[in-house]
Amino acid sequence: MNREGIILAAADLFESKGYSATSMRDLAEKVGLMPSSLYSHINSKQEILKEICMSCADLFTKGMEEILMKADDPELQLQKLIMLHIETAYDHPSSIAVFNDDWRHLNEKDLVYFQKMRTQYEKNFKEILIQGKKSHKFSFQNLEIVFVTILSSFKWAYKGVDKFPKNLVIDELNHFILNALKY
Amino acid sequence: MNREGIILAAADLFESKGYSATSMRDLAEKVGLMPSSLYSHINSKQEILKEICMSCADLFTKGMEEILMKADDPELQLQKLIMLHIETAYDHPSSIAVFNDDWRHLNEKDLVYFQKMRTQYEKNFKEILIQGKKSHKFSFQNLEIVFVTILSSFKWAYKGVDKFPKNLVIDELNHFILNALKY
DNA sequence: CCTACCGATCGGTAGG
DNA sequence: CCTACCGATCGGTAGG
Repeated sequence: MNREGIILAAADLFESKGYSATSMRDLAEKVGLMPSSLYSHINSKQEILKEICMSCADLFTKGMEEILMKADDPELQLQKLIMLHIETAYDHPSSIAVFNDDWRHLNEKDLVYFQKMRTQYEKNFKEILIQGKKSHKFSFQNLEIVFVTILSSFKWAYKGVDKFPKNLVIDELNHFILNALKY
Repeated sequence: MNREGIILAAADLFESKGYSATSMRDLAEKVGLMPSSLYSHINSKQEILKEICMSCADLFTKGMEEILMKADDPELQLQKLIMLHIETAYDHPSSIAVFNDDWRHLNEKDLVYFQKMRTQYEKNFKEILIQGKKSHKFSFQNLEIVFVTILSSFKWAYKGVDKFPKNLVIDELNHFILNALKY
């Protein structure tokens, strides 16, 4: 058993029981070690949570950077954002579940950094919506409401892994959201 | 301090720290009692969670029944569902937060009942989408995906209480979702 | 509603 | 990676 396997097993447990309700003894049992042996691989329960949340935050941050690098129009950029969210959820469903629901259990220092990354991501996302409105590609009244609605509508995606083909979800969401923003 | 006040205080704490990370000592401090005194009003921590989750489930179930009683067309029914979700979130934001995120910590028996209610609610919701598609009011490919996307898009609403006027949210969501389903 | 207390479980350490 | 163990905290009870 290695560090990577322990963190993946932890993400599985955190997804199904939540961070706080998962004990290090649960995790030890799942990976076939004595509880104390976990600490040869990781320093604390907190550290596992941090690693899961930060690796997801990185994926979104890097995905956003790639999207912003090309000078596409806002419609194509939004399509790429939808793809980013669905593909990330399908590639790492348990980690995304933890990233969605358990980030608030990060310790104070990590929480500040996490929220800084998220704020930057959201700023970039909203800017795309603003550009789409300016160029009359998107229509909406309140930017903040439309933004949180779109983000919220992605959050179930990790649950779809065993139910819906990835491309079907991407197609349906592309149709749904681009239509929602149409004039 | 009465039972009702204790449950509302618990909902507040569960919203901000989660059910598992909230201790009965946290709750006692918040309502100004010794921890053991809570048990004059409630029987267990589980019971509080059950009361919060079930009262929300009731609100949605009863709201759905009222909507189905009138023979409106699917478009108006969907508008009323949007209103039901936003108004319920605005009337009981903490309870809805717990209902959204902590229902999985219900004990086994309550969980079965809870999921039965939810399944029935979802069946009714999906039937409205199906009728809308049949009568060519709504357009979509995959019912399940569009359904979970719409439901998911409501889940942030309780966070909007101190940010957006209720009617603004309802209007924006009506526009967004009805547009998303247009031909 | 309080004082006093219980057994169970928690995250984590010492030492090999 | 294990055995043995720690202090802290958990939900909850007894008795008044």
